[in-house]
Amino acid sequence: MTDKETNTNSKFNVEGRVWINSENCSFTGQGKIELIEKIKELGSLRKAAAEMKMSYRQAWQNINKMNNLSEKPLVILNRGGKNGGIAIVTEEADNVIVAYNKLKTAFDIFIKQQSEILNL
Amino acid sequence: MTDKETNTNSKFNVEGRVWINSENCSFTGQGKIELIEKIKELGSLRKAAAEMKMSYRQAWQNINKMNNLSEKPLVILNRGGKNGGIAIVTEEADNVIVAYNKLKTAFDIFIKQQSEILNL
DNA sequence: CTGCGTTATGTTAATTTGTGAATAACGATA
DNA sequence: TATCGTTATTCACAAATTAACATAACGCAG
Repeated sequence: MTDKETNTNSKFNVEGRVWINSENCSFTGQGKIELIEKIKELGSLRKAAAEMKMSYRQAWQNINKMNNLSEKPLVILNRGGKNGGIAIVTEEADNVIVAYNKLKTAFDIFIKQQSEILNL
Repeated sequence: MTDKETNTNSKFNVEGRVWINSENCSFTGQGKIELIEKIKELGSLRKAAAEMKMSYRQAWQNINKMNNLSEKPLVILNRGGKNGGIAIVTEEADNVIVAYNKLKTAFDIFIKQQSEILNL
């Protein structure tokens, strides 16, 4: 491991983003995955949005978009009822979360490697 | 190579972007690299911007930003003179282009691989 | 049937971002 | 000195994205 091969003290570093597309339309990204995870944790779209400091409207649009792009819905939103309503995360969403997290893990490693070999 | 391992006919695919940062400030990305390459080809910032259908203002700002973030300027802009002015791409810029293109090549491969193993 | 908290949706305001026009500065050349 | 095409910079406007607010719809509980 020589200075010729690595570059950990450079002022430059590599960054990037990854996401999953469905027919040229953004399906998931970091934010949407986190949103679903929060919904699963809290059982409420409104509470999840609040905790992420995201507007309820935007959160709803994100979920709605994903539900429409996927054959099976990822989050089932029911209004009215016992506590005013409930948001249920489906098994399909779990699959998406697993797939995205695998991608994200591999990507983080990729970025780290590329940042180290960056020759600037 | 079975259907369990690959996923080339899925309606989903992986996409992403990478760039090089300098102290939390975007240094280069695809667009800026292309801009520098065009300048090198045409010897003119204005012509390069026009060819990329980018406003001259934006192009100038991009180059100016990169020049300031780098110790040595990437593009030297001289006004006046024989043909009204000239834009010179430095050796430093060549190094940046090489570094970025290496990164981009590796990233394209990464994305292709991840798209193939995507399990959705 | 009333109250409650959530989902659903529209409207408007605010902020950011990009565009285009206009013009000054510049320096070799003729 | 006048010309030329480029770089440099400002200003006003447009477009697009985002934020904020308001309010209707819903269905269970009491």
